[in-house]
Amino acid sequence: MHNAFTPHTSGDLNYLKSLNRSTILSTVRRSPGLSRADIALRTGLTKATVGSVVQALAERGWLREGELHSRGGGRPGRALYLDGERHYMLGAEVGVKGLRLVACNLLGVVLASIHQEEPPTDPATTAKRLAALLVQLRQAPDIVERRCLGLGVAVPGPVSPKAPILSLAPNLGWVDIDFLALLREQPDLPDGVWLLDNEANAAAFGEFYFFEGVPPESIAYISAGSGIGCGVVSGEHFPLVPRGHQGLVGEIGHTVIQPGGALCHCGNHGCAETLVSGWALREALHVDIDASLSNAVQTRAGDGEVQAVMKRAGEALGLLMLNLHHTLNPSMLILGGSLMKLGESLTGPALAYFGTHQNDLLRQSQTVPVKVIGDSTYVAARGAAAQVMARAAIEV
Amino acid sequence: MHNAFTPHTSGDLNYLKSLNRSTILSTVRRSPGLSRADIALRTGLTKATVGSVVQALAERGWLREGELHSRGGGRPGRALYLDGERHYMLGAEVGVKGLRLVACNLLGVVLASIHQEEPPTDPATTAKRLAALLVQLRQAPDIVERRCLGLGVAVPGPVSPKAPILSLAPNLGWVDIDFLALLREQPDLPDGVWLLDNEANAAAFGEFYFFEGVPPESIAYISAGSGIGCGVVSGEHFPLVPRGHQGLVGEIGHTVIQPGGALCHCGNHGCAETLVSGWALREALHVDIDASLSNAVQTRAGDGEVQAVMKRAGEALGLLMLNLHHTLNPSMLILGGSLMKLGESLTGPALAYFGTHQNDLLRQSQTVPVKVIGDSTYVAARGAAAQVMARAAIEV
DNA sequence: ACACTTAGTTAATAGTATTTACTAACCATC
DNA sequence: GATGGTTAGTAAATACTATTAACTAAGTGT
Repeated sequence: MHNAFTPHTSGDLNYLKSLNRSTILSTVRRSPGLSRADIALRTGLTKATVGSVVQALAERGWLREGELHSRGGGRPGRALYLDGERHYMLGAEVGVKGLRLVACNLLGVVLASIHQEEPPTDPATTAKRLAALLVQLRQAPDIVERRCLGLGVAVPGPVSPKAPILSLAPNLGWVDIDFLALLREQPDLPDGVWLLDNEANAAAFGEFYFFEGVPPESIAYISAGSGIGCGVVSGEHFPLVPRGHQGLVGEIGHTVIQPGGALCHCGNHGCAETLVSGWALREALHVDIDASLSNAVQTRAGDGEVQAVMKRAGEALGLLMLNLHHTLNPSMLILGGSLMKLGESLTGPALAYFGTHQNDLLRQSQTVPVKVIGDSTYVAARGAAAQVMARAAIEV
Repeated sequence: MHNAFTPHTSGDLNYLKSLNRSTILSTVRRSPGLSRADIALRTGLTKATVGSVVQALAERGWLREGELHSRGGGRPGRALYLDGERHYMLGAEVGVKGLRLVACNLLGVVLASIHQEEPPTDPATTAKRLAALLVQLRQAPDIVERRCLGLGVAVPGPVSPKAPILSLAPNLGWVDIDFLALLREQPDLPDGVWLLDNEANAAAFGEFYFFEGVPPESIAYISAGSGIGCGVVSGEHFPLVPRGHQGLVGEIGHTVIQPGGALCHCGNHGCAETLVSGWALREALHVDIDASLSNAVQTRAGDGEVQAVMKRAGEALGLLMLNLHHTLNPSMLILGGSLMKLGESLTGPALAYFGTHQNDLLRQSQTVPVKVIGDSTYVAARGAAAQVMARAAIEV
């Protein structure tokens, strides 16, 4: 199984143990600083169970004790935190424009990263390049003495839910690539969990798993770059990413939102990607394929044509957000991807459209919060690392 | 919890037992006639565990033994089936046009049903009507001596995922109704599990749970009636229905597929419901609100205007199916709801549009199968009953 | 009649979380 | 500064789970 977490269907005692261990771990992840007693209260487990599990997790370097609580009353509890010192996870993104790698700790803090701006060529060569960068990354001083939990790789296309295989990467021209197998042929690579996932799914998972602040119930992460995809995550203790029958969940770039509209490279007319995506904007703005889109937009900011194109693209994005709201209904939307570098000119119309249209159905005053990530360079790579952690946590 | 099945987050030994019991039950449901040894092989449980669980389930009237296998080799196994004789579940649909009730057994066979074509008025009166019909239904000869597992109610609008409350039923003018509470005030009602769910979700659950033939991996059930909604189900042993933050998952009738199109009652322009829904078709064809839509379409079948309207509506439905494919990616689509009575004139263009557009993305030869349910009178009610069974199975 | 094979049950075993009783530690008050 | 009250955490005994290993049951083929 390459999923971050696939619930077992039938259970032995081992499964029960691992379930409770993961539950306790995720409780601390989502609410750092709880005491054993707090955890027992929240999870419904007994103090005794929590105590023994916490002890085991502390010995293995997953949890550490912190300061004493001071709530008055009786004996103060001992705060518990994820231990950020003894492990790390590797995450990599094979992007259309280059490779991105991170190593991060259990708290989601990036300990080291590498960003190489050079488009992938063929799968085998790319695997070789990636392997070399991984070796380099693992030599960073703060990493060498830690234990590696595994490696997650994010790729720009749908991954089969049956096996960790990249079905299609339209912008790379790759079809049915077993990228992890290619990677495994390389020397000096880490042990542990190895996972492959779609870039938007990985990003969504990471943003959900390492969310700072009150954790949302579920999120949809819209990745707007060369193409446009979307990842969905929900689940308190075991965040699940729906993938669907062929791994096409969240391929919203190819939902038709303008019947009879422009021809998409997928063969249909009026796909969302014909309105809001890297290649659609380049075409509409006559920007060269290698030139920086955001530079072009900024230098021609006063240009009426540019403003019109951006408004149209932004509203298409807002419409996608609205349709997502009525289809997957996440409790939070996150916008990421390289297109977010275009800033207000894109997000302005998108948020305006979404804001003015979203609440007509239920007539509730509450709005779905939207978070925009300006620089999402390492978001997918870190998300892949997060998936490794989630998977490793059920084994420990 | 009003969900059919909410996985526990932390587990005691009771939970483990119930998990294995449900797993075994669902294995027999999906593959009737397996032996204990077959089940052990499929689930990974040991023969001893399967044996003891099967014994308990047989004593309680959930499983029954059947014929001996004849596979040659050693001692033949004893076929196991769900026991259709000792229990029943009640399911009811509060529809825009009337009330529908079923009682069915563990195999999904409808033992008795009542269909009352009279639109609901206010919630309290409707609850009273429904309660009376339930009493009547339970007096059917094949039902009185059985044990009732509970009651599921399907309603025409989103249900809050937090509590069993109908948030909004636009076609009834109901807002935030605790229908089960109103029902509970009535006399002579059954004990057991009580559930409330959206009509499309209930229908989807039932079609998945009681699927005849090789069970699909996941399905989306599109309910096209006065409005247009959709339910999604996946999960081998514990079918899950995603509901989302506000219960809006599958509200595809309000996805915008024609920007700047006709005004929808939700306030937006170009929602799918403005193209394909009962009220949109009535309006386009100048059919009276109470008259039969299918009669009108059939009598004017040669009419060019009618054909054009139906083609446009059908293609909008096909487009919705396509967008669903790229958003939720179910392994099977099921079309139901009262609009299916319009037959080929609607489904023809829909299937044609979906068929010619669906495979361009992955370029795989496999197509997503589509099943059309012509008469879906009791589909939602039976689905609500199925949810009761799924819920009761984890308690037994 | 016999060996062979597979199905299913039984009793002993290992492992899980819980229960119950305990110790630890802090606070307020006398 | 000792004492009682309160909450946190641990330890040992207990109840319950699924597994293991050995068994019986019931067919087929020679």
